[in-house]
Amino acid sequence: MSQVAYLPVGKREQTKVQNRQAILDAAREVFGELGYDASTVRDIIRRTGLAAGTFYNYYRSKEEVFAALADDGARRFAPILKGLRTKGGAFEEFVREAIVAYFEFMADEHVSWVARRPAGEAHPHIQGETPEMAAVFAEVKDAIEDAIAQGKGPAADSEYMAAACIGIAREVGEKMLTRRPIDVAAAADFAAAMILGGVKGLPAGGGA
Amino acid sequence: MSQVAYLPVGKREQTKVQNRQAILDAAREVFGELGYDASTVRDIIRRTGLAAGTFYNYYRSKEEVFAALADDGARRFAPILKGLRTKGGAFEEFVREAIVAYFEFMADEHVSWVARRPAGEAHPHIQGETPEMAAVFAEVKDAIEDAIAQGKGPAADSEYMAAACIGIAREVGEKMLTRRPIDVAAAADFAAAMILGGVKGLPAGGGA
Amino acid sequence: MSQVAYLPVGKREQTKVQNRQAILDAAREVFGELGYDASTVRDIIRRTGLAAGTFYNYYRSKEEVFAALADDGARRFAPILKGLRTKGGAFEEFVREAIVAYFEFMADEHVSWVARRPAGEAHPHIQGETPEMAAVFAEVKDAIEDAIAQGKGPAADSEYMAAACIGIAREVGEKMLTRRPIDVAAAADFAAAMILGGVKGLPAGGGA
Amino acid sequence: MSQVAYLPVGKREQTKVQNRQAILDAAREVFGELGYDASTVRDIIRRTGLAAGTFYNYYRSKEEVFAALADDGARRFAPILKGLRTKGGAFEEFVREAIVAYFEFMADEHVSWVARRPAGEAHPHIQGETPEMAAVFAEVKDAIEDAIAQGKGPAADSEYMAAACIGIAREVGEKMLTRRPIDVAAAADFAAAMILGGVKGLPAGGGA
DNA sequence: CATGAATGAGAATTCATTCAT
DNA sequence: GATGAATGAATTCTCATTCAT
Repeated sequence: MSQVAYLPVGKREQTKVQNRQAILDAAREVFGELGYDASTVRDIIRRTGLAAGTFYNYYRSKEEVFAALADDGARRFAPILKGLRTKGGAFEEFVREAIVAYFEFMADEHVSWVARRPAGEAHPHIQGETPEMAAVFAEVKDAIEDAIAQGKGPAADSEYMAAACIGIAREVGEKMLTRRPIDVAAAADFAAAMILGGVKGLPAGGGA
Repeated sequence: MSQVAYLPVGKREQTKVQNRQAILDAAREVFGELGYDASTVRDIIRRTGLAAGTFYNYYRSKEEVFAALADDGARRFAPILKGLRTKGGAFEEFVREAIVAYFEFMADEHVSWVARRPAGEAHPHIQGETPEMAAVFAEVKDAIEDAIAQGKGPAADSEYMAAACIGIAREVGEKMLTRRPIDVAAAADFAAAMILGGVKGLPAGGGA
Repeated sequence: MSQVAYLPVGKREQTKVQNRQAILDAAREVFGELGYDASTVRDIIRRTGLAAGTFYNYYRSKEEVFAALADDGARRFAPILKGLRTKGGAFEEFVREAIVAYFEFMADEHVSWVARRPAGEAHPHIQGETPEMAAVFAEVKDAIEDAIAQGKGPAADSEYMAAACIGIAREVGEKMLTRRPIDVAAAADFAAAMILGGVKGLPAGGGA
Repeated sequence: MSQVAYLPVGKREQTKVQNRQAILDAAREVFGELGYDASTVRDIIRRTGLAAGTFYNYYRSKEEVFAALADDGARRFAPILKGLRTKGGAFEEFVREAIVAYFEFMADEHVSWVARRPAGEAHPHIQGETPEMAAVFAEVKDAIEDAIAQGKGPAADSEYMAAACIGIAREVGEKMLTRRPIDVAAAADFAAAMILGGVKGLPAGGGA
């Protein structure tokens, strides 16, 4: 009741932050196990230990939680990518580093996500993509499309080029996560080589 | 009473075939608009105009309808791909033709699927992939993985290679469908060039 | 088409009789396995091999089939009991013979009913009482009540006496069926002794 | 705010208890009128006036409600019977008192059950046995079987003897309930006399 | 009459969301 | 702001029954 008003860090605010975080954590787990569509708000709440109604003090729906999770990923990833964008190097470099950044993020996410799960869970049918990954993916996609559109890359159908890069990154990245140990460098090398080789092999001209 | 016995063509059989088809069509639409997960059996039934129970005279679940749809795609596509596999040409040729076949199938499917939809529908959040495409995609994936594993392709990490090919085909294919007119040849040219160039740029050795 | 009109024994009529019987047989089995309440018309039809609609050409409902089955039992049993009733012997004799008759009927029914079932059935949770038994039971009940009411038995509360006899017959009969070999004579001896002893022990007078 | 902590008596707890009871009451009625098998969860809910989903906050199924009802009966009856069992008197006494206890319970149950029902109901096809009675019946059955098996009763086929006692108790008990006024003592006298007389009349020896 | 697909009422159950406490 | 029971619409699925063939 008596509290300096610098920052809201009273017990109330602490619990608020904790609850918000608890919901996010639970949602991440549930989405990971059941997939977004099959997950229900109840699933998330249940794992939280909170009361059903409390959920709605923080988020209005499953969608909103998803967005928050995605935001979180994007927020963490954005600076990294921004550095890359502004560095203004050659296309080769940019692609390689963007992919490394993306793969590293995937690996981190994946590891922490797998690690966080409780041991003796029933049927944790781990699903592929987290909201965070999806968001980061979108960022990378934008970056590549930008780069190509700005002519940093070769003159070909830039939309298709971006699509191809995206496709390679997505599929190789997913495959990478299935291997033990997860070798980000090797996967990134592969993906970058594939992209750069592929781009070189394109006929000049064209473009959307 | 006098009737050639080619096929059962009584009125009963006719409506049966029609109903089965109506369900498949409705399902295709609903899956397309809502996505598989969000679709319900009710949605499908509603669109057919049939009674609720009738659905279950034909399919036991949403899953079964999906499978039927996918089967349909696979059945139509399989012979094409088989021809390619048995022709035994060079890797370049195989890749290009497989992609052409896949893109052509996508275009066909997509056109008929978009065309069939009624004009003034509410909320047609058209989703990307149809069950048919998914099935065909799986076929192509197998084919490419086979080809690479059999050494028809260059000696690199064949799993990653397949993943990369798949990624390119998927993303470029999707992009292709968004353009008017849909230009299969151009998209296939692009994807094939990208793949073949990319493969050439790979460091020899490696492999899963 | 050309047929002497003596008795309807054309093919049509034969099938009619056969179908009717098939339905009864199927119903007996289904009631036996699932119990009357849990049984559905569909279950009966399915076992019959007939078409769904055909059922309704013979019976209007599950209830009606049950009644038919019960009728069947009663019809077979009635003459036996009638003989007993008209023989006009002492109460002791009547009780004993009625019980023997009832137990024999139970044993017969039970045996044929158990025997008729196909070998490798899934989950045949055989239930206790068949419609036939129920009907026969009702007959015996009437007979005993009659006998007591007519003063053939001792002067006590005849309703309670009948109830007690019925109770003994029912429970001991059921128990009898669970033993191997089924020993009708022993069970009937027991039940009769119990009833007659019990009746003798009753205070005279009373009566509903 | 100032409140003794005996029991949770907030308004929430109160309605919870009320609802739980309302469901049990409704179920008792419905089971009574329709019989257990024919009763549906919907029937029960409808009669409570609660929302459909609310039922599932309390019980997971019709079976669970039945069990709760039966438990209730057994819980109330168990101490009575226990006293009898441990008293260790003669067989005669035991039988008589067990039957009295059982009949009293039946009468109580029946009265309260009939009394509770609203006046102008549609189709109240009152069925015979309540879950409570069924449970109590099972208890008595165990007790009698025990007593006989322990040789407290005469040396005859104890299984058949138990069966016969059970039969008498069940049928006479049911009959008792149909009379006005319900005369427990008379019915119990009758049943006990019948049993004890019957037992005396049995040939010694035998036994399952 | 036999057939068997169509019908649609109704049963069980789940779930997002509200709201009194 | 937390709680958690109540709500009732929505979903899946079954079944008795009808009726065109």
